[in-house]
Amino acid sequence: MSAPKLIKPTESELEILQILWNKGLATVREVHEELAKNKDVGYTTTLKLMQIMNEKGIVKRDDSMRTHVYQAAVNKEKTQKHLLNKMIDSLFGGSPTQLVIQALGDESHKASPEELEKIQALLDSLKKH
Amino acid sequence: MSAPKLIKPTESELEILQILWNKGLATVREVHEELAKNKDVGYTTTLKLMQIMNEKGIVKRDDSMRTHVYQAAVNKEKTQKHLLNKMIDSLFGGSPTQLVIQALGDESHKASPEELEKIQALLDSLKKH
DNA sequence: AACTTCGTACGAAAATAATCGTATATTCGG
DNA sequence: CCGAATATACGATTATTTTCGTACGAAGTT
Repeated sequence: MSAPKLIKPTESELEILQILWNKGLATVREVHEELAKNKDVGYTTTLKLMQIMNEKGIVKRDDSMRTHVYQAAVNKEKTQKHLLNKMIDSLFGGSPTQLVIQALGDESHKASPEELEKIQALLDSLKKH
Repeated sequence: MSAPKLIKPTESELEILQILWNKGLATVREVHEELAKNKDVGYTTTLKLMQIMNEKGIVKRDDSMRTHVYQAAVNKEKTQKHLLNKMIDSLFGGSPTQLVIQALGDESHKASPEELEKIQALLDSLKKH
Protein backbone atom coordinates (compact mmCIF):
# COMPACT_ATOMS: atom_id res chain seq x y z
CA MET A 1 0.00 0.00 0.00
CA SER A 2 1.71 3.20 -1.11
CA ALA A 3 -0.94 5.91 -1.27
CA PRO A 4 -3.79 5.46 1.20
CA LYS A 5 -7.35 5.21 -0.10
CA LEU A 6 -8.76 7.83 2.20
CA ILE A 7 -6.50 10.83 2.47
CA LYS A 8 -7.37 12.81 5.51
CA PRO A 9 -4.35 14.78 6.55
CA THR A 10 -4.68 16.78 9.71
CA GLU A 11 -4.01 20.49 9.81
CA SER A 12 -0.38 20.03 10.75
CA GLU A 13 0.16 17.28 8.26
CA LEU A 14 -1.14 19.55 5.56
CA GLU A 15 1.39 22.21 6.44
CA ILE A 16 4.13 19.65 6.04
CA LEU A 17 2.69 18.29 2.82
CA GLN A 18 2.71 21.73 1.30
CA ILE A 19 6.35 22.17 2.05
CA LEU A 20 7.11 18.78 0.58
CA TRP A 21 5.05 19.42 -2.53
CA ASN A 22 7.00 22.57 -2.91
CA LYS A 23 10.46 21.23 -2.31
CA GLY A 24 10.07 17.78 -3.73
CA LEU A 25 12.67 16.25 -1.45
CA ALA A 26 13.45 17.52 2.00
CA THR A 27 14.96 16.54 5.30
CA VAL A 28 13.19 16.96 8.60
CA ARG A 29 15.39 19.92 9.37
CA GLU A 30 14.51 21.67 6.15
CA VAL A 31 10.84 21.14 6.69
CA HIS A 32 11.15 22.21 10.26
CA GLU A 33 12.91 25.43 9.43
CA GLU A 34 10.25 26.24 6.91
CA LEU A 35 7.55 25.56 9.48
CA ALA A 36 9.32 27.55 12.13
CA LYS A 37 9.03 30.66 9.99
CA ASN A 38 5.32 30.73 10.64
CA LYS A 39 4.92 29.15 14.00
CA ASP A 40 6.73 28.31 17.13
CA VAL A 41 7.28 24.59 17.27
CA GLY A 42 9.99 22.23 18.45
CA TYR A 43 12.18 20.20 16.15
CA THR A 44 11.16 16.85 17.59
CA THR A 45 7.53 17.75 17.06
CA THR A 46 8.14 18.11 13.36
CA LEU A 47 10.16 14.94 13.36
CA LYS A 48 7.44 12.99 15.10
CA LEU A 49 4.78 14.28 12.76
CA MET A 50 6.78 13.24 9.76
CA GLN A 51 7.38 9.82 11.25
CA ILE A 52 3.66 9.41 11.77
CA MET A 53 2.96 10.57 8.25
CA ASN A 54 5.41 7.99 7.05
CA GLU A 55 3.59 5.26 8.95
CA LYS A 56 0.32 6.41 7.45
CA GLY A 57 1.80 6.39 4.00
CA ILE A 58 1.29 10.09 3.44
CA VAL A 59 4.99 10.59 2.88
CA LYS A 60 7.81 8.34 1.82
CA ARG A 61 11.32 8.46 3.07
CA ASP A 62 14.73 7.33 2.12
CA ASP A 63 16.44 6.20 5.30
CA SER A 64 19.51 4.76 3.69
CA MET A 65 21.45 7.74 4.96
CA ARG A 66 21.74 8.89 8.50
CA THR A 67 19.76 11.97 7.62
CA HIS A 68 16.51 10.72 6.14
CA VAL A 69 15.06 12.33 3.07
CA TYR A 70 11.33 12.70 2.76
CA GLN A 71 8.92 13.32 -0.06
CA ALA A 72 5.15 13.49 -0.38
CA ALA A 73 3.51 10.17 -1.16
CA VAL A 74 0.15 11.63 -2.02
CA ASN A 75 -0.62 13.51 -5.16
CA LYS A 76 -1.13 17.21 -4.73
CA GLU A 77 -4.04 17.59 -7.14
CA LYS A 78 -5.80 14.51 -5.82
CA THR A 79 -5.49 15.74 -2.29
CA GLN A 80 -6.72 19.18 -3.21
CA LYS A 81 -9.68 17.68 -4.98
CA HIS A 82 -10.48 15.40 -2.12
CA LEU A 83 -10.45 18.17 0.44
CA LEU A 84 -12.34 20.46 -1.86
CA ASN A 85 -15.06 17.85 -2.20
CA LYS A 86 -15.29 17.55 1.53
CA MET A 87 -15.69 21.27 1.75
CA ILE A 88 -18.32 21.35 -0.96
CA ASP A 89 -20.28 18.76 0.93
CA SER A 90 -19.81 20.13 4.39
CA LEU A 91 -20.06 23.83 3.68
CA PHE A 92 -21.80 24.36 0.37
CA GLY A 93 -24.53 21.77 0.51
CA GLY A 94 -22.92 19.69 -2.21
CA SER A 95 -23.04 22.48 -4.77
CA PRO A 96 -19.71 23.45 -6.28
CA THR A 97 -21.38 26.42 -7.91
CA GLN A 98 -21.81 28.30 -4.69
CA LEU A 99 -18.23 27.62 -3.83
CA VAL A 100 -17.04 28.84 -7.20
CA ILE A 101 -19.06 31.99 -6.89
CA GLN A 102 -17.66 32.73 -3.47
CA ALA A 103 -14.14 32.02 -4.64
CA LEU A 104 -14.40 34.18 -7.74
CA GLY A 105 -16.15 36.97 -5.96
CA ASP A 106 -13.52 37.22 -3.29
CA GLU A 107 -11.91 40.63 -3.21
CA SER A 108 -8.78 39.60 -1.44
CA HIS A 109 -7.83 37.02 -4.06
CA LYS A 110 -8.56 38.65 -7.36
CA ALA A 111 -8.22 36.57 -10.48
CA SER A 112 -6.19 38.01 -13.33
CA PRO A 113 -7.58 38.29 -16.89
CA GLU A 114 -5.43 35.33 -17.89
CA GLU A 115 -6.89 33.28 -15.10
CA LEU A 116 -10.38 34.31 -16.06
CA GLU A 117 -9.66 33.08 -19.56
CA LYS A 118 -8.58 29.74 -18.23
CA ILE A 119 -11.80 29.43 -16.34
CA GLN A 120 -13.74 30.52 -19.39
CA ALA A 121 -12.13 27.81 -21.44
CA LEU A 122 -13.00 25.20 -18.89
CA LEU A 123 -16.52 26.51 -18.71
CA ASP A 124 -16.89 26.29 -22.47
CA SER A 125 -15.79 22.71 -22.51
CA LEU A 126 -18.20 21.86 -19.73
CA LYS A 127 -21.06 23.48 -21.62
CA LYS A 128 -20.50 21.29 -24.61
CA HIS A 129 -21.76 18.27 -22.70
CA MET B 1 -19.83 38.78 22.77
CA SER B 2 -22.19 37.70 19.99
CA ALA B 3 -20.20 36.51 16.99
CA PRO B 4 -16.64 35.40 17.67
CA LYS B 5 -13.77 37.07 15.84
CA LEU B 6 -12.11 33.90 14.73
CA ILE B 7 -14.59 31.38 13.43
CA LYS B 8 -13.12 27.95 13.50
CA PRO B 9 -15.92 25.43 13.78
CA THR B 10 -14.94 21.81 14.09
CA GLU B 11 -16.17 19.19 11.67
CA SER B 12 -19.17 18.32 13.80
CA GLU B 13 -19.98 21.91 14.52
CA LEU B 14 -20.05 22.57 10.83
CA GLU B 15 -22.58 19.84 10.29
CA ILE B 16 -24.82 21.43 12.86
CA LEU B 17 -24.31 24.90 11.47
CA GLN B 18 -25.39 23.69 8.06
CA ILE B 19 -28.62 22.40 9.44
CA LEU B 20 -29.25 25.61 11.33
CA TRP B 21 -28.48 27.78 8.32
CA ASN B 22 -30.96 25.69 6.47
CA LYS B 23 -33.75 25.68 9.00
CA GLY B 24 -33.24 29.07 10.54
CA LEU B 25 -34.64 28.04 13.90
CA ALA B 26 -34.43 24.54 15.26
CA THR B 27 -34.58 22.52 18.44
CA VAL B 28 -31.92 20.06 19.45
CA ARG B 29 -34.23 17.24 18.48
CA GLU B 30 -34.78 18.61 15.02
CA VAL B 31 -31.09 19.05 14.46
CA HIS B 32 -30.40 15.66 15.88
CA GLU B 33 -32.87 13.91 13.64
CA GLU B 34 -31.36 15.60 10.65
CA LEU B 35 -27.90 14.53 11.73
CA ALA B 36 -29.04 11.01 12.43
CA LYS B 37 -30.01 10.58 8.82
CA ASN B 38 -26.39 10.56 7.84
CA LYS B 39 -24.62 9.16 10.83
CA ASP B 40 -25.13 7.15 13.92
CA VAL B 41 -24.94 9.43 16.90
CA GLY B 42 -26.67 9.72 20.25
CA TYR B 43 -29.08 12.47 21.13
CA THR B 44 -27.09 13.72 24.09
CA THR B 45 -24.05 14.02 21.89
CA THR B 46 -25.86 16.44 19.66
CA LEU B 47 -27.20 18.26 22.68
CA LYS B 48 -23.76 18.59 24.19
CA LEU B 49 -22.27 19.86 20.97
CA MET B 50 -24.93 22.50 20.65
CA GLN B 51 -24.41 23.57 24.24
CA ILE B 52 -20.73 23.97 23.57
CA MET B 53 -21.42 25.92 20.42
CA ASN B 54 -23.66 28.16 22.44
CA GLU B 55 -20.87 28.81 24.93
CA LYS B 56 -18.52 29.62 22.08
CA GLY B 57 -21.02 32.00 20.57
CA ILE B 58 -21.36 30.04 17.34
CA VAL B 59 -25.07 29.62 17.94
CA LYS B 60 -27.65 31.52 19.94
CA ARG B 61 -30.53 30.00 21.79
CA ASP B 62 -33.83 30.98 23.23
CA ASP B 63 -34.16 29.13 26.48
CA SER B 64 -37.30 30.84 27.67
CA MET B 65 -39.20 27.66 26.87
CA ARG B 66 -38.51 24.24 28.19
CA THR B 67 -37.48 23.16 24.73
CA HIS B 68 -34.74 25.52 23.71
CA VAL B 69 -34.69 26.95 20.23
CA TYR B 70 -31.37 27.45 18.51
CA GLN B 71 -30.16 29.45 15.57
CA ALA B 72 -26.81 30.10 13.97
CA ALA B 73 -24.99 33.09 15.36
CA VAL B 74 -22.45 33.24 12.56
CA ASN B 75 -23.22 34.38 9.07
CA LYS B 76 -23.25 31.65 6.47
CA GLU B 77 -21.58 33.54 3.65
CA LYS B 78 -18.97 35.04 5.95
CA THR B 79 -18.11 31.65 7.34
CA GLN B 80 -17.94 30.08 3.92
CA LYS B 81 -15.74 32.87 2.68
CA HIS B 82 -13.51 32.69 5.71
CA LEU B 83 -12.91 28.96 5.40
CA LEU B 84 -12.58 29.18 1.66
CA ASN B 85 -9.89 31.81 2.00
CA LYS B 86 -8.03 29.66 4.43
CA MET B 87 -8.15 26.83 1.95
CA ILE B 88 -7.07 29.01 -0.96
CA ASP B 89 -4.09 30.17 1.02
CA SER B 90 -3.16 26.86 2.53
CA LEU B 91 -3.82 24.53 -0.36
CA PHE B 92 -3.86 26.54 -3.54
CA GLY B 93 -1.01 28.94 -3.04
CA GLY B 94 -3.34 31.92 -2.74
CA SER B 95 -4.80 31.43 -6.21
CA PRO B 96 -8.55 30.97 -6.37
CA THR B 97 -8.27 29.98 -10.01
CA GLN B 98 -6.76 26.61 -9.32
CA LEU B 99 -9.45 26.00 -6.76
CA VAL B 100 -12.18 26.94 -9.18
CA ILE B 101 -10.77 24.70 -11.85
CA GLN B 102 -10.61 21.78 -9.47
CA ALA B 103 -14.12 22.44 -8.26
CA LEU B 104 -15.61 22.71 -11.71
CA GLY B 105 -13.73 19.76 -13.08
CA ASP B 106 -14.95 17.47 -10.35
CA GLU B 107 -16.88 14.52 -11.70
CA SER B 108 -18.72 13.69 -8.52
CA HIS B 109 -20.29 17.13 -8.21
CA LYS B 110 -21.36 18.00 -11.69
CA ALA B 111 -22.72 21.45 -12.22
CA SER B 112 -26.01 21.70 -14.04
CA PRO B 113 -26.42 23.87 -17.16
CA GLU B 114 -28.27 26.42 -15.06
CA GLU B 115 -25.41 26.57 -12.62
CA LEU B 116 -22.93 26.91 -15.43
CA GLU B 117 -24.92 29.88 -16.66
CA LYS B 118 -24.74 31.48 -13.27
CA ILE B 119 -21.01 31.10 -13.25
CA GLN B 120 -20.82 32.41 -16.79
CA ALA B 121 -22.73 35.49 -15.76
CA LEU B 122 -20.37 36.12 -12.89
CA LEU B 123 -17.42 35.55 -15.13
CA ASP B 124 -18.76 38.05 -17.65
CA SER B 125 -19.15 40.70 -15.01
CA LEU B 126 -15.65 40.08 -13.74
CA LYS B 127 -14.24 40.37 -17.24
CA LYS B 128 -15.74 43.83 -17.71
CA HIS B 129 -13.31 45.23 -15.17
C1' DA C 1 40.30 11.56 22.65
C1' DA C 2 36.95 14.70 24.64
C1' DC C 3 33.24 17.61 23.60
C1' DT C 4 29.64 19.57 21.12
C1' DT C 5 26.35 19.20 17.44
C1' DC C 6 23.03 16.81 14.82
C1' DG C 7 20.29 12.93 13.82
C1' DT C 8 16.42 9.35 14.85
C1' DA C 9 13.39 6.64 18.08
C1' DC C 10 10.00 6.50 21.26
C1' DG C 11 7.05 7.08 25.22
C1' DA C 12 4.08 9.95 27.31
C1' DA C 13 1.93 14.30 28.52
C1' DA C 14 -1.12 18.07 27.04
C1' DA C 15 -4.66 19.86 24.19
C1' DT C 16 -8.70 19.25 21.56
C1' DA C 17 -12.79 16.94 19.97
C1' DA C 18 -16.50 13.67 20.23
C1' DT C 19 -19.24 10.47 22.72
C1' DC C 20 -22.41 9.04 26.00
C1' DG C 21 -24.34 7.64 30.78
C1' DT C 22 -26.83 9.26 34.46
C1' DA C 23 -29.43 12.59 37.09
C1' DT C 24 -33.23 15.28 37.28
C1' DA C 25 -37.14 18.16 35.87
C1' DT C 26 -41.28 18.84 32.92
C1' DT C 27 -44.97 17.39 30.10
C1' DC C 28 -48.32 14.28 28.26
C1' DG C 29 -51.62 10.31 27.93
C1' DG C 30 -54.46 7.47 30.43
C1' DC D 1 -52.26 10.75 39.94
C1' DC D 2 -48.93 7.61 37.71
C1' DG D 3 -45.91 6.01 34.25
C1' DA D 4 -43.77 6.91 29.89
C1' DA D 5 -41.73 10.15 27.00
C1' DT D 6 -39.06 14.21 26.45
C1' DA D 7 -36.09 17.92 27.91
C1' DT D 8 -31.59 19.89 29.71
C1' DA D 9 -27.27 19.64 32.56
C1' DC D 10 -23.09 17.86 33.32
C1' DG D 11 -19.36 14.83 34.47
C1' DA D 12 -16.54 11.39 32.64
C1' DT D 13 -14.69 8.55 29.13
C1' DT D 14 -12.68 7.78 24.71
C1' DA D 15 -10.43 9.12 20.56
C1' DT D 16 -7.50 12.01 18.08
C1' DT D 17 -3.98 15.37 17.43
C1' DT D 18 -0.10 17.93 18.88
C1' DT D 19 3.68 18.58 21.66
C1' DC D 20 8.00 17.58 23.62
C1' DG D 21 11.47 15.30 26.95
C1' DT D 22 14.83 11.88 27.08
C1' DA D 23 17.84 8.41 25.32
C1' DC D 24 21.30 7.31 22.48
C1' DG D 25 24.30 6.80 18.44
C1' DA D 26 26.93 9.09 14.60
C1' DA D 27 29.51 12.89 12.83
C1' DG D 28 32.09 16.99 13.17
C1' DT D 29 35.53 20.11 15.93
C1' DT D 30 39.43 21.18 18.47
